[in-house]
Amino acid sequence: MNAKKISLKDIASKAGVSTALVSYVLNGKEKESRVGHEIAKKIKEIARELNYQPNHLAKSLRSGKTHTIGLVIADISNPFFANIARVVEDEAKKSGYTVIIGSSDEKAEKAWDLLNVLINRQVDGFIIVSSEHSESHIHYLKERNIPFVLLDRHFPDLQTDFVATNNYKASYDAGVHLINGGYERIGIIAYRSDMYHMQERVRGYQQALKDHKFVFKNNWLKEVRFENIEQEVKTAIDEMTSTEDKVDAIIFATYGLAINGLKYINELKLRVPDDLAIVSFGQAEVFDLYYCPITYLKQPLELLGKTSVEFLLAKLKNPDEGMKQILMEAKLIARDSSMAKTSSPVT
Amino acid sequence: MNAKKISLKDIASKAGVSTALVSYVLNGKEKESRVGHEIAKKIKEIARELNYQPNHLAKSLRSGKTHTIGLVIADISNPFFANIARVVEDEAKKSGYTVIIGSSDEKAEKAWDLLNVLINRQVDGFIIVSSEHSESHIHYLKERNIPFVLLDRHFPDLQTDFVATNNYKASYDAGVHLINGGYERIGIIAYRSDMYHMQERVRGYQQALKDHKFVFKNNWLKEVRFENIEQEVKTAIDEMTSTEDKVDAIIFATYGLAINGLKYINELKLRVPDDLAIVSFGQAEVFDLYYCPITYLKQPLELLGKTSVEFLLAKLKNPDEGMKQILMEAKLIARDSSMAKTSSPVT
DNA sequence: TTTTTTTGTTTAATCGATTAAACTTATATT
DNA sequence: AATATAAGTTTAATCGATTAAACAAAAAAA
Repeated sequence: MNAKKISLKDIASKAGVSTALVSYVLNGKEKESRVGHEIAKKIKEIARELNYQPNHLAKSLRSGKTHTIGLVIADISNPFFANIARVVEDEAKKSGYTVIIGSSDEKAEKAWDLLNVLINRQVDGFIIVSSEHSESHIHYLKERNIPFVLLDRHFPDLQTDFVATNNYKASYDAGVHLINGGYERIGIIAYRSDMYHMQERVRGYQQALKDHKFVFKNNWLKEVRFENIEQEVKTAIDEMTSTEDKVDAIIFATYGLAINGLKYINELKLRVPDDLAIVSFGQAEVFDLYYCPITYLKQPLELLGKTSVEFLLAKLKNPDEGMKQILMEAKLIARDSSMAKTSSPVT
Repeated sequence: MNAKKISLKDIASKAGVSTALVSYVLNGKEKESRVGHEIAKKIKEIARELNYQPNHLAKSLRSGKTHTIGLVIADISNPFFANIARVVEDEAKKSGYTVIIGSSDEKAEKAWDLLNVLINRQVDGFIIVSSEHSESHIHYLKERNIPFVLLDRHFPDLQTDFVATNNYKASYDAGVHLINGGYERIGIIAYRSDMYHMQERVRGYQQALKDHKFVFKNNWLKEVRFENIEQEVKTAIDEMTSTEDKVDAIIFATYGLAINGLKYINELKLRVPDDLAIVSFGQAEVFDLYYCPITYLKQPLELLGKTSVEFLLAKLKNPDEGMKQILMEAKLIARDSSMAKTSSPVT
């Protein structure tokens, strides 16, 4: 009944040879180790017959390689990360790697715990979506010589491999797109964060205004705290839409901000895009299905995920591999939520 | 620079004792093994000093326990599964377990591959969202005595632990809700599948009609193939809305079906709920943000996930634990998409 | 025929942690 | 003083696979 695990030893004794031979044969080293032709065949047969499955733990203990990579993200229940995770999983599997995913909730402390759990589990390397204040983690990994690739976010002052989006450019494009559509009082809602990717999103937006001779008003930039997103997004929108400078367009710097913002905009019965035009980072079904489909900045998820795996595996194969950094372009997908004002010139 | 791994042996030699003592002390067995008080203290100190982290592989190889569980789902990029995964991850972590997630894409073959990869990685047990035609997997796990719990879906003819939703009841509720709202020609779009959970969703709907003396028309039940969902949902809706029996309400049996359906309904410029009322299984931001918020059957995600982990861990602790099966209730969240017809009695 | 080379196979150490059993001392009992 | 018990520590086997090194037997070269 209880078909227990088959080990090399079982095969060896059944074939009447030592475990060494079995190991050689089953690892395709019969040539180098000149195993007898007959006996090799027999071993293979028995292995198949008993449905032998090698014990990864033993293999890993010996080799020091687990063929496992740790993927640290903010939250697997966020569609952006869920999609990335899926790509990473598939890509890793192609090379025989298994992925262990952990959610940090954007908290450095959780991320640190995760990192340590996974290090103890002997993952071969990491793909990390960093959270704020986690520079020390990076230093630690470097010191310990643990291979890793930063994904989606990076620290400009740290020398690391990374695969990310050109957020400055994306945000700049969003700004220009709205300006070209005739919008004149464009605001942005971002997270209050020191993270570079967030700063870049704000900077791109501001540069777009500046390049088009728009005077940026402080009231147009709202930075909300992740921990209190729902309330603060509401306040932000209230403030942006109530003064005499009230905005006619908002850029949401993340998917989560957009969801909260749109809900509140619905509550306020503001019409998109007539009362308020919208452009958002992220991508999800909800942007398609909103009554007025939402213009968004589509990040190359697939490519981001694939490339990060590729970089990491290259590094695992050859630890002396040079540093690799890539910024990819997001694509602005124009929809009705940022439709050009009819009274304005369109480009 | 390259701070290499600290092992028991390193501590032992630094303390001038054997590894046995170190192991005893670090596992809190100094009492049973009557380790000297002095030496115990010294060992602990050195361990802390060197920041000793035990090697999980070695531990696992010896103990046969990896403290890892495999979570097999259809697709991590589907929000339903992503949310479940998050709950499972958090719950498992509380007990020191790590989760490895794999996506099967509803394909038995992929699920089988996954299962085997994870078995080779020596996971202690599985939480599985089954796909069609995977009964044999269940038999295999039982034969091999590998602990597992089925989540969200189960096979009524197989004796297994499971944690799932009462789909019959949920669907019945949806039907009754629409009937009470005055809808008279209610259709359902489901997957063409032998899976019990899907059958139950159809059955509940049909029973609701029957109990209210509605005559069920074949044209009101559409079963589409997962592989060709986009096209077939369109066809289904076309057929349901074009004949003389055309439906005035549709129940979508899954989130994915609803997304595709709503997109097409938008294309057709059908108004919800005036032209077509909607109730859907699943839950996601998009249901809130649709111009007419969608009535949905809210499954107790949190509880499903938690309970499945609980069941599995109980079984891991005590393999002779009796079989556990739970059906949980989904809750119908009524929104505008199924608003009662004004000309009809409301309940 | 003797020596060398080739071919085929086994032995044993290793990865790192655990733990039953063996082994010393020291202390208690008779 | 002789013996039993307790206290403290080490030895060595084990988990399963890998692989360098040792070994034995057969074939080739001298």
